[in-house]
Amino acid sequence: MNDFDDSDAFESASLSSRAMAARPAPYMDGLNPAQLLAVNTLDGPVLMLAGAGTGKTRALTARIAHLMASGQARPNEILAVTFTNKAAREMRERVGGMMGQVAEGMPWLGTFHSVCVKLLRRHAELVGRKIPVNGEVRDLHLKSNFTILDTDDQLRLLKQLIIATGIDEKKWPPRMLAGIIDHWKNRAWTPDKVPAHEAEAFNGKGVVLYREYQDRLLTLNAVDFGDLLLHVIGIFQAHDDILAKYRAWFKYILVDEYQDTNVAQYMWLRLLAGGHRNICCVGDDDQSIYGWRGAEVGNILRFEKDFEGAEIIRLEQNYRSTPHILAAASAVIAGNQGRLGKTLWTEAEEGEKVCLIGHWDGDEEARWIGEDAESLARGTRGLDPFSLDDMAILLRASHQMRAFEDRFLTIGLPYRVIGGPRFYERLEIRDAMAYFRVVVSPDDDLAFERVVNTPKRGLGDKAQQTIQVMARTNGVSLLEGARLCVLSKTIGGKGGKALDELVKGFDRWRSELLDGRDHIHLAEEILDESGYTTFWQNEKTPEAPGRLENLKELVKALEGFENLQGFLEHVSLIMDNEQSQSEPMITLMTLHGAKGLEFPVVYLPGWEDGLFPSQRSMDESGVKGLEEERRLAYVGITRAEEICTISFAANRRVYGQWQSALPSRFIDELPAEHVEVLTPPGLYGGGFGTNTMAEAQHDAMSGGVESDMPAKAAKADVYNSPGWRRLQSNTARPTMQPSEARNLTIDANAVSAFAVDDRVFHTKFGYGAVIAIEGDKLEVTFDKAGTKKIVGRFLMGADQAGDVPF
DNA sequence: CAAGTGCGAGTTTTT
DNA sequence: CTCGCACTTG
Repeated sequence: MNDFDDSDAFESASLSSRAMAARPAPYMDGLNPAQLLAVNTLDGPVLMLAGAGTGKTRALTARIAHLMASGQARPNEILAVTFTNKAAREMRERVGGMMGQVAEGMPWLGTFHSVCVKLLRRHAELVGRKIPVNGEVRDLHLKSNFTILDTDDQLRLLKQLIIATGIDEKKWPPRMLAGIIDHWKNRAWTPDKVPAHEAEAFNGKGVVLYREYQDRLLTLNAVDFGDLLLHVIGIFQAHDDILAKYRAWFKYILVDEYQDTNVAQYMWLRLLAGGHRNICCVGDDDQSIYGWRGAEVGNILRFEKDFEGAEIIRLEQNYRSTPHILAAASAVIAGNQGRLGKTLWTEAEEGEKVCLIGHWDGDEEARWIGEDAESLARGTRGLDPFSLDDMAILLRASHQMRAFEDRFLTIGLPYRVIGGPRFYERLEIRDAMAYFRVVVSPDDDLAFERVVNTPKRGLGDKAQQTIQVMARTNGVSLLEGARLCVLSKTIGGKGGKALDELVKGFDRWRSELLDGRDHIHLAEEILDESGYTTFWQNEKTPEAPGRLENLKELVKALEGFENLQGFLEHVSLIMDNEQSQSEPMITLMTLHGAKGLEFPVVYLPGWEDGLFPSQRSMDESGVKGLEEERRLAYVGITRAEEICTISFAANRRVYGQWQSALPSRFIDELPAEHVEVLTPPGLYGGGFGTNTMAEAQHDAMSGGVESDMPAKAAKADVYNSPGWRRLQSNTARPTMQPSEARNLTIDANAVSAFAVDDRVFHTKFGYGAVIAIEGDKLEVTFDKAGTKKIVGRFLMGADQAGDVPF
């Protein structure tokens, strides 16, 4: 290790910091007392408990500014880690805004992973193992130009290993193994540290495969995401001198979203902060929603014990939401045990209460939200118009998006989906990148494997196996193996010719790369000459044009980089891309994706037990799972600045089957005085008969409808809960616009309204005619679905149904 | 080797 | 229902 990032700006930085220190610091302007304390408490461990919307980024950036301006640390002596690139970018920008160019040199501000890559590139040689290869034992080490595998490569690699082990890969899919290994790496367990009771995972072969996988990565000079942390921790633990140097170098450590750290990240931080203990962690235990990914809420709950004498600073003044919204969020999160506890307050004006509305089914819910958003955009309800950009629909699961997309497409409401398949994860992008990878690193077997027969070159399994064998017996890369196959005519005919051309192509591109040819033209050349562009041009599927577009964008993205290597490095770490926006659009995304964002108008649909809270979370993690779901609810509500609308549907199509559901238990936890109930009487029973909505639903929805929902116990729970009773007695207010009311599905009085021969409509069975009435049940002959017995409440008049523009 | 059929599974997601 | 995968057939 020679130098750390040298800071050319050091002299001027120190001068200007002295100049700044003399003046009242502008970055302190407008900070509240708690924030000021967080900014001024520079030394020793600090835990900043920052509730949602309490200006934590502001405090964090001011703290960085202060560290530099007061001369406590140079920009390159501050280690600041975040979880996402977006957060890192934002912090960098904001510090820059406060400090001017002085902040430029903050080389150690980044995600855990990007910081680790930097460290690992410096010390890669220290990662090594003696591995038996072809009978001889080789002492292999990671080289500093290692590649970072993406999930795809990882899975293909694991699959090969699983098959080689002779395990049935159907029963034991690579995905599962990847999950297990990931889980272990999250806990900083190397193969020898996996505890015995877990080692037997994956059909007893878990650890064995883990070790093989690690060895294979080493021979490929590659690492996966988990390794970035794992290897750095290993280096720190094995080399006191190196650790000591970094401890001395990073004078101050800042960590954002501390509640999301996993064990490995936690260990990493403890190692680095172990000397001076100048560590400031910012987080909110109530917003810990990544437990399923290895995050340990325990890290934040334990902070005081881990760092004795830690100063705990609570940021509780909320600058984002109205009191009603805040109260609703606080009431919900209060249901969780073992919180560190915070009391959010605000000076904001009261504003609108949180809206709560129930719907007949998911389509109806989407319809209502679409119309409500449109009316808010027009400026009805006596409010100023909101831009669609200011509105978001936050969902528990991405499959919920479909209903909204369908609906918005029909009514022409512009929307944007955040968090779908990302640009760099798309098939065509990965293929193109694989070509680049082979050109940059001819040893990248995984990349070669990916493109050898893409586009189709007549090189199927058999040919590829031949190449594999050739490569292995000669101890060379696949590319070289392929060359040997061509030269020795082991692969002949059409395939051989194609392979010959491919190998020659790679040679040509590589020599151009080494000649320093302009990388943008080189990239275009690679895509054209390899036939990849032509392949998509000839493809007649509807998505082909879009894929070509994406390839063009990929080439365009290269402009921002010096060379292909730099680009590949960037992409392996930064998988996001910001799409430029044109017209105002409403945003659709998952609750997870919404963390850290805020919107004036927020819709929270799908609050049904089983969906949210998710049944699976509760089944798999019990109370812990439920609490994490509750935090998700908290995150959702606190995204809203002015208007927050929660909704649920009585029926939803799940895997093509209709299922009924109960309102989410979280709805019962909402405080009545801060909630406006828009649900019309009738949707959920007009009172407490023995025949609850859910039961009736089961009767009505005949035809093998199975419910996922918790059975009787949960049902009784909900219906006896105070919250539920309150909702029932709280009659709908008549403030709804006629246009909104029209969309409220069923009419409470519908039951008595029908007579024999009436035309009726049912969401599942369609139109039909009433042929008999027995008590509350009607016999209906449907035009398409035959004769069924249906509880009258679940039918609407055919004329009424036709009234709905659909 | 490529196109077609059948089967099973199906949260949340960043790096 | 709908997608992706694996296996079968030309």
